Amino acid sequence: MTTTKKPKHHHGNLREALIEAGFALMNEGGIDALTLRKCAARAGVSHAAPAHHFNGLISLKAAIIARGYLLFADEMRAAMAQAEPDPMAQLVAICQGYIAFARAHAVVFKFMFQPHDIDPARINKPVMEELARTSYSAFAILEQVCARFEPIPEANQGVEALIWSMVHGYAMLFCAPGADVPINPLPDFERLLSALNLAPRS
Amino acid sequence: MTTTKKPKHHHGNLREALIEAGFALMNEGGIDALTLRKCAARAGVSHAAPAHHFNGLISLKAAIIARGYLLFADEMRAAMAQAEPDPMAQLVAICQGYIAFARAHAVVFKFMFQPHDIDPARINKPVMEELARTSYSAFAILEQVCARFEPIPEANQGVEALIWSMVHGYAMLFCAPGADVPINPLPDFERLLSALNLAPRS
DNA sequence: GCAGAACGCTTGACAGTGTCAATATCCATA
DNA sequence: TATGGATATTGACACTGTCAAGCGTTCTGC
Repeated sequence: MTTTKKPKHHHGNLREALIEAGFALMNEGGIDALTLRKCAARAGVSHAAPAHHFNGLISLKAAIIARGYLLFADEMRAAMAQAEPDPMAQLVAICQGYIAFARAHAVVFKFMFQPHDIDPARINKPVMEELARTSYSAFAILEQVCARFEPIPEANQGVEALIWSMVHGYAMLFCAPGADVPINPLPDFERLLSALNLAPRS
Repeated sequence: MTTTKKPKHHHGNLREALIEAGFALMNEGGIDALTLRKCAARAGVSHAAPAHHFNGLISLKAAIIARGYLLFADEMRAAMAQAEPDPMAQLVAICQGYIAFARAHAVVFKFMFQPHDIDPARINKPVMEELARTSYSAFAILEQVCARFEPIPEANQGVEALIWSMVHGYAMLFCAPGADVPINPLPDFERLLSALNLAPRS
């Protein structure tokens, strides 16, 4: 925070501060804890200040989701960088990154895949574009690794859909804190993956 | 509605009417459209009436989720009843039921698997019990069918986790209206299932 | 038949929410 | 230095969940 000099007008980087505050609020207190007024208070501005950066709460939510996709992609890339370069190791790595993100930011993670009443027409264009860009960027990581495997014969080039469904379902169902999973013991995701008999492309 | 005789006090079945109203409101206008006051209005009672049936909004939400699990199980059972009795056909059937429910009640479906700040201590005990009962009942259907397959060698008895992850992820990612899926064409779930090479138990 | 308790619902109030309009302040540029 | 645009504040409004108090209905025991 650079509010050392002037404690009055002009926060300096309010937009960023609001996203960060909203992200934190959500992960701390659940979805309903995200409030424009609380974000504003946490950033040290008045309750109506956010309106100059996001046209409505829904717009701030969209920006938070975009931020989520950014961290999401980071997590997957970081896991890839530490893994062996062969296709299977890379695939396992991004799935572990996927799951790690779900565990670390469970509330935001689930919120990202909610049916938000996000009407593109009612949201700041920059926010909407950032959302489209970051979400696709995250998906592209998955897509890239899946392309290194032979397509599934029965469903041509269905590897992405298969892997994505599996890892997403696993993360959603079993990696949210407080989810009392009725399956015990829960197998590691890597073991489930091995049931697929995926073949690296020649 | 049985309000033909007495248009005044005593709704008769307000609890049920509130759940139904909430369910409808949610599916029509998204999650934020669910409001205690709107539910009350739709049921034709005053704004504070719901408090006598649910101790707080969160309790009504829990009841709606429980109702969701009920319909969810119904959908799966209905699909099973129409399918051949062999394990694979039954498995395909429940997955189709799973996906059909997700399509029909997308908002409620996703809400069911959200991290709700449902503190069991703050919710009516009957509601909490109904929630536990209905959710397990839905899972049991899946469990039963999965038990008819040979366990996955690498992850002992991981069939449930595998199937559940896959179908849940598929439903979440690809079956919500308005989800612009980056995978095109999207393979049928049945085809993805065939990539698993599951073996019916001998 | 009929008091009185138990239940179901209403009314009224309160703090908290998102959003808008009007105003004040800062900053850059001319 | 003056002008204007971006940024933030104040105040107001309707709407929300929740609570307390009270009223109307229905049921129970006698």
